[in-house]
Amino acid sequence: MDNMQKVANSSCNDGVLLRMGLNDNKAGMQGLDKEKINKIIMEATKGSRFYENELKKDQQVNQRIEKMMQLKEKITTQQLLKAQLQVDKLVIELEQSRNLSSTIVHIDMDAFYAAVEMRDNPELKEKPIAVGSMSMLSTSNYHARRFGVRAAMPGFIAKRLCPHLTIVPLNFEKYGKVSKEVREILAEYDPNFMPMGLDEAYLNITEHLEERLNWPEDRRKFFFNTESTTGIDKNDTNMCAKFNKGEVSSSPVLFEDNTSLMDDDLKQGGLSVENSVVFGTSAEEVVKEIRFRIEQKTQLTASAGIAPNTMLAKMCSDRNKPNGQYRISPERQAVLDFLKDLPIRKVPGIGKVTEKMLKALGIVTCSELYQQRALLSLLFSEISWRNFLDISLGLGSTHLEKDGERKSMSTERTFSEINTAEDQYSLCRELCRDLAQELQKEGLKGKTVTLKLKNVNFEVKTRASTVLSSVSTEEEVFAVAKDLLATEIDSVAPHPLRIRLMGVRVSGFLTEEEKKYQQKSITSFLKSGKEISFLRHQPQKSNQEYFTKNSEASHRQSFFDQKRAARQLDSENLSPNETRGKQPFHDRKSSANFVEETEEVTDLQNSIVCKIFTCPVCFEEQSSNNLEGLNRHIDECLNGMLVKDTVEIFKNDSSRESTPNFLQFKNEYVGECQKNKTDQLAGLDQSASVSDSSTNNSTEKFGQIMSEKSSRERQPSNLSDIARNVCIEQCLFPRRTSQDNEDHFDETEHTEGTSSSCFFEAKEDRVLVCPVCNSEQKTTNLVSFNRHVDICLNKGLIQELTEKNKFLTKSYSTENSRKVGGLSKGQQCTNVPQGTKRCGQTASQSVSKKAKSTNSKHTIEMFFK
DNA sequence: CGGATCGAC
DNA sequence: CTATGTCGATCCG
Repeated sequence: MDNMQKVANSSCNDGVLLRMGLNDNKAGMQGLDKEKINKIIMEATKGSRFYENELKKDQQVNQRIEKMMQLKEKITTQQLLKAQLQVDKLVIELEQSRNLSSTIVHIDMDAFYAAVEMRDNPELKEKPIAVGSMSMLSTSNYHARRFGVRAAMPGFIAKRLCPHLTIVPLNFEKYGKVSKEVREILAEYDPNFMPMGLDEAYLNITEHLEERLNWPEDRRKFFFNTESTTGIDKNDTNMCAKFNKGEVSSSPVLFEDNTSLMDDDLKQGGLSVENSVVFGTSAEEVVKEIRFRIEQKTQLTASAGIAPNTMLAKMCSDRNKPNGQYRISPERQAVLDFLKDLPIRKVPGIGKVTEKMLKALGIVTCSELYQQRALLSLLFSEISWRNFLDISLGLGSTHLEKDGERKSMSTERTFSEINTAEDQYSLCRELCRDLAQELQKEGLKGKTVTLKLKNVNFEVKTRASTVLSSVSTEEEVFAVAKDLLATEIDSVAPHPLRIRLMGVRVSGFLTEEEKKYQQKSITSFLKSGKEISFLRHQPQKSNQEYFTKNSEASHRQSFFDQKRAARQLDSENLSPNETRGKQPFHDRKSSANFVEETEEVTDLQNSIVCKIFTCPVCFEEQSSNNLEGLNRHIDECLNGMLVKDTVEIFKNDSSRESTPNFLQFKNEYVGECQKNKTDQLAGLDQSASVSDSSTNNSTEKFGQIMSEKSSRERQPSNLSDIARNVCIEQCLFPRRTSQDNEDHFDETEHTEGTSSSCFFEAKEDRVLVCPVCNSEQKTTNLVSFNRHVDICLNKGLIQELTEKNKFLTKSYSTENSRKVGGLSKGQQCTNVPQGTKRCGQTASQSVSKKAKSTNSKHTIEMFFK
């Protein structure tokens, strides 16, 4: 809001409490002076758990400062000189890169929530009010501020400061509406303006200024809102003149000293003709115009800052609030003058703690920040001291980059003490439910779940867990969160966990980049697999029929669009590591367009009728003009040898990538089967697979896998599926090193797949061999077989899986890092496999946990591993 | 990566 | 009685 929370105790050395008071009391007639305010706050606070915790936090900051001071003592003049040289070298660079050509505006609505409430309820005008609740205030009007009532202050304390204070409950819907009205105006000056919350925004009006030069006057002319019921008297013929003198404001009386710039602004700027105002073409005039229009439209006032970059603009808007504006002219000296005596606390990004630390070094103003640049470079991290340097030079972003994708989503709740595990779990579930709902609204899935707890002593703890596949539903999130909660409950047992807040957060979403890849790969595999998936949805008809039907359907765009859309929804959980590793194979595939794909289908039909096929299992040519015959052969191949063989391969070749791939696939697959338990009974599975018999083309095969996977998402699965996938896995990942993965990206390597095709038919009863323990499992039921495999996996091979995972991920990381010049020795790659590096936990624990909770339908993603 | 902390609204 | 909720960034281990 408007810096109300910035109640720095700049004059106090150690005041935990004074921080909560204010230091700019204007000592109005009805107000309280600083001393009184602090005394009242102290009385209300002392001895509370909250206060004790504040003391503790303060101690911690003091310790940090002490540590820093010790570090400082050890610095030699030699080191300092060297640092000075280095930093100054950078200063020269920075100075050269200084860009004063942009005009950035920061708009800040004055006491926004309070102002809205006053506008809508005239009774509140003239009264001290605050918006919020007895436990927390969001903002207060300027009347209330004189009593020390501020944002981020609990209402009950505010009441003691100002017994007449009216506390209005929050009404975000209303604020949102008003905010939208304001934004409509702002968009006219910069369509790409950047809102920061409901009451603030940055604008880049550089372009607008240029265009505006050529604007005729009537385009810069605005009328007073004569319909306004408040503020402006529509019968006042002198209204315009008054406005220009700053005597009229349509906004409710917010402030006593509602003065300054608007007077001068409009006197000098707006040329009044009857009931209209004409604004000039300068930046200041533009901003006056914006503020005028905001006021006319919403009856609310705004403050504004104009400067060459966002940081300065923000500080400018603070300068003459409320209802004022300030501009730093685009000259280096003007910038430095502005900063000279500016307290660092006014700088966005410098908060309570940083202020205190810098103060310990004798730094209070920005110019002091500059003077101590060498010392700072030795005491703070590179990021920090460079930021300090930017600040002290008045450098900041000169353009408004729209904020990227969200990185996390969370929900938390404060309540009166809850100390029974039962209540805590149900609360946790409730939070997960709410969060899941929000996640699904935005179609997000994340891999990291964080539980936040605040105990009754206000101590905050967070516990996070990263799982291999993304989660988004209530059950998925809760599955992770409840374990975290259980650990915390156990950790204090036999005492109850006494908490006053619980929160759940999900993070680790796919990045924009990864999403794009994902989109492409999904689209591509859908294209390559669409025939098949179509077939699978009509299992009761003959294959020939399906082909015919399919080729017709190929031309019905909408059908596939629908399918594709549905599938993309189902497949949004591709994990980044996997996508990154395998994507390149897809890129090539995705280059095929729709028409080409359709032609392929036609070829396919022809070939089925009159060509000789090579069985993808035994690699022998099969002359059969009859699909069923071919399928029978292949099925026999699969059942006869392949299952067992591949099991052997996997078992003996456990150091290859194929092993974990397979294992992971198994895990996922088991979950899938369990999910589709009911569908299992369906019996026959009319599945199809296109196989390339002549080349070992990974791309083609990968596409096939994907289509298989895709199909499985909806269809009952059976042994053929497993066997086939085992087979294809083997083709996909044979003898492939990570080096290969990196180098297979170029387009030329790709050769189109042939049109061979084969169909598999499922059979019912059979003996299955567990690929893990290699023992025969007599079962007619795939689900129980899978359960066995799952248990085996969890028991025995977790470690192996983890190791392999590490290896694979590493190769992706190096692939990535190569583009940016590689990782330096100490640097950890950011793509460390999740679950392999848990604090205190063994890797096997975390993976096993994951494996067990894998009821996920995220089958696709496993193939990327 | 996981946890704590800072800072902003 | 009664001290928020949500998000991104950074630092440290």
